[in-house]
Amino acid sequence: MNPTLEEVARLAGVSRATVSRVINNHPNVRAEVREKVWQAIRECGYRPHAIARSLVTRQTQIIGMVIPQAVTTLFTDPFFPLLLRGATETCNAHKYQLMLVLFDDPAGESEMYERVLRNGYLDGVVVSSATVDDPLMPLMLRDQIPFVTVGRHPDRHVHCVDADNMNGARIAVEHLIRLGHRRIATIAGPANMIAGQDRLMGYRHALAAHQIPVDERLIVHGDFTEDGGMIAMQRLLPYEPTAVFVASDTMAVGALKSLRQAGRRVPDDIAMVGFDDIPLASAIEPRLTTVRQPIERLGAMAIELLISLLQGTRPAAYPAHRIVLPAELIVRDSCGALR
Amino acid sequence: MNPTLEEVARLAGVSRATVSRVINNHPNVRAEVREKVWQAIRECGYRPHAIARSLVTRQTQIIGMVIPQAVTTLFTDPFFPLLLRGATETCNAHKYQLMLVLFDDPAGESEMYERVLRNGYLDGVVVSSATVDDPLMPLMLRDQIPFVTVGRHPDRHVHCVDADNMNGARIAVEHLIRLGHRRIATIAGPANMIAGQDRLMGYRHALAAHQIPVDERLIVHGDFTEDGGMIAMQRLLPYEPTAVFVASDTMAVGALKSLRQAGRRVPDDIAMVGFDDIPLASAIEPRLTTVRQPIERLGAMAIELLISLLQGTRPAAYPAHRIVLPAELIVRDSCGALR
DNA sequence: TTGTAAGCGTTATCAT
DNA sequence: ATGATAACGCTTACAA
Repeated sequence: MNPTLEEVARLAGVSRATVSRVINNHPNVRAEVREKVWQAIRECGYRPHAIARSLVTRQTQIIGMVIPQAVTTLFTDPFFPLLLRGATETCNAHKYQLMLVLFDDPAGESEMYERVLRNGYLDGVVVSSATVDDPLMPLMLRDQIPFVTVGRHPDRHVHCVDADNMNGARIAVEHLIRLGHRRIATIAGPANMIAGQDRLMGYRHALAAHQIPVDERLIVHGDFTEDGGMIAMQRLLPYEPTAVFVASDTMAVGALKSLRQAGRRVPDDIAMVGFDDIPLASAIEPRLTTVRQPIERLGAMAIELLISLLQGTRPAAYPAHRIVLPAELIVRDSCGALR
Repeated sequence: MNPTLEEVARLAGVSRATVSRVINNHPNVRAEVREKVWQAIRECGYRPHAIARSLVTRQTQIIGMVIPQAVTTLFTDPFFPLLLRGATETCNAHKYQLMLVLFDDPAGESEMYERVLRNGYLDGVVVSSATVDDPLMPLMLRDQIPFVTVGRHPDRHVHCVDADNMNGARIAVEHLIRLGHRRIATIAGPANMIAGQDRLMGYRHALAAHQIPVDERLIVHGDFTEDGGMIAMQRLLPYEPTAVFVASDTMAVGALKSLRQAGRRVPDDIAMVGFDDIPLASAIEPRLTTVRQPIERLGAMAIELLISLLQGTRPAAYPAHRIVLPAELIVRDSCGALR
């Protein structure tokens, strides 16, 4: 059995309350007594019991990292690990802990919600990669669970941090325009994911800004997987684009395969720009020009925002806080700019 | 304020104890009363407060996933996310939660240990990718924190699950031998990582089994990074191996670059086999023959073992439990077998 | 089968 | 500045 406050108190010849004050750095303790107590603490190897403490303070210093669709795709690209790294580093800095909440099974989501998110163990929650229609957000709003989403959310009550997907996409497409392309296709993301919508909007904005009419046949939706990219590219080929903006590198890899099968060379016959800058992007042939989002910083900012909300540092504003971090174009071989 | 047992009791017209019994499925409650209580629970939306419960049961249903050196390398290859997926899935199945404990800073390790691992929040711990000399293990043994390591550990008190690194490496090297190679070099892992040691041992065993004398100049240590692989390969080239077994795919990618610079073709001039089967392995040119370890199952098994230890399902054996999962050779282009 | 009451290890509100 | 003492919400003997 671990020693308790009571035992430290006995050892130091003071009351439990005094020991508690020493532990929590309350000012009203005589220096002499304080030292005596610390001595006793060291002597018996006392450690405060976080559970007992939490029961009375109603705080656990634990933040949940919720990832609703813990699907395969998430685990092959580096989004997830990088986000986690940014998040944990920030947690460490603030002496918070991170609890991982992955929903493998959408059916079990409500059970999980009740059991994990509403059980008092979490001070707050960061939700990542949720779809627009994810049922989690309304529930958390209803139950007043403090949370921040990674990836913006349409509900104006929802605090969020996000990469500037729209401008990232716009920059990518404008890069292609600047290289002389006019028939620019896009393989967009799923329509129910905001990131997909935003990148598509960036594509449209870029064309509009340069008075290039949008040919809807040049817009095909993929599902952010490699296979999805392959299929989408095949559907695009008949319309003979000279360039294509692919809304994720993983899909771009698939698209590249389709093009190779069709005997089209990249970037000579068709130029390509991806999105995400996964490690593969710089390893494949041709090296992929792409848009990099500051994933690690997104994780860090989400935690930072949540903690400031929890501690009341930041007012719980309405409309909610929305932090947008810039995305950056990484020029490599697939766009043809380096020739 | 969330409703408590007391309120449910009042609503149902029974005592707090009876409500508790209903919640915990104790048999000795009249069916009629049980129904009445459930009704009250639904009515007021009661949820048990996990913290309060933990304070008395001394169990939190939380498992810590500790990764001591959360270095960059860990976040680029898929080991970490796959391990996490296996672990969380198993946790979900057993209604446990996973808390992520990443040590970015080795100096803060002891503070972290005291604050996080010894504060009562964790029922047990899974430690992954620790080095042989990691100070964590002795501490946890001393404090009797139940734990399982991913990757075997020399201390016979330590429960662990591991891929069969030695046999995986042996199979890889024997594959090269079978293809006719005799001058087989190896780029080994760091000497303080057991996985590195084991893979090197597998290399030696394979040569020994085929009466091929070991040329120590053909053994070079890398640090599991791409740059490390590049440098190691450069040092190996003067000794003119006809094949090389690289103890990690990431290093293999680096080695491949060195070979390309030196004008050697793979597999024609020199055959190569890697280890890990990262996604890049099948995407680069030439596609890498490699050894795949069942990472996701390792994560799952670690949790499974830990939980069985926690629940006393499995006796806390001495020597400790050691689970070894087989590794598998994935034959692609870099070894030359498919020509 | 059900209720009463004593904790679990803290923090926090009072007195002193 | 320090010490009793009452919560916090739950489980669990022990009694009835």
